Amino acid sequence: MKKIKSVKDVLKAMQSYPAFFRKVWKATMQIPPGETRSYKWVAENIGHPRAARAVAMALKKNPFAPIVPCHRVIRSDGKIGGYSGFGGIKKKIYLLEKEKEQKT
DNA sequence: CGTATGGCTCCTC
DNA sequence: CGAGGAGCCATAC
Repeated sequence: MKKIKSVKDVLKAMQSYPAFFRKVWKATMQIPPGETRSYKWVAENIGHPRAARAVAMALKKNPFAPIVPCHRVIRSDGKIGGYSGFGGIKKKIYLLEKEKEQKT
């Protein structure tokens, strides 16, 4: 297992992943603070408006948690979707909600 | 190459 | 408006 120390490590790790993944992560990183985007949003941004599920795959494999705010990416329903983690995502969502209210 | 999996989205009832 | 079923896409084995 490799521990991510900085964005540079992320970029290096990206080299071991398909181009599609990198596009997904890049699009996800483009999401501004306090804002949320749907998988479809990312899918369209990378040029695959129908690959929302594939996008989810990339985010799931995403070893760059704080670099690629997968928690900032939600479903069209406005919900997280499922997240396979223990619940740490909830904390992230909480902070996200706070940011949203702050920037009002 | 074919099958299985997944943090989805859309359409129809 | 709410619930359910089918479809689409890419990765990993």
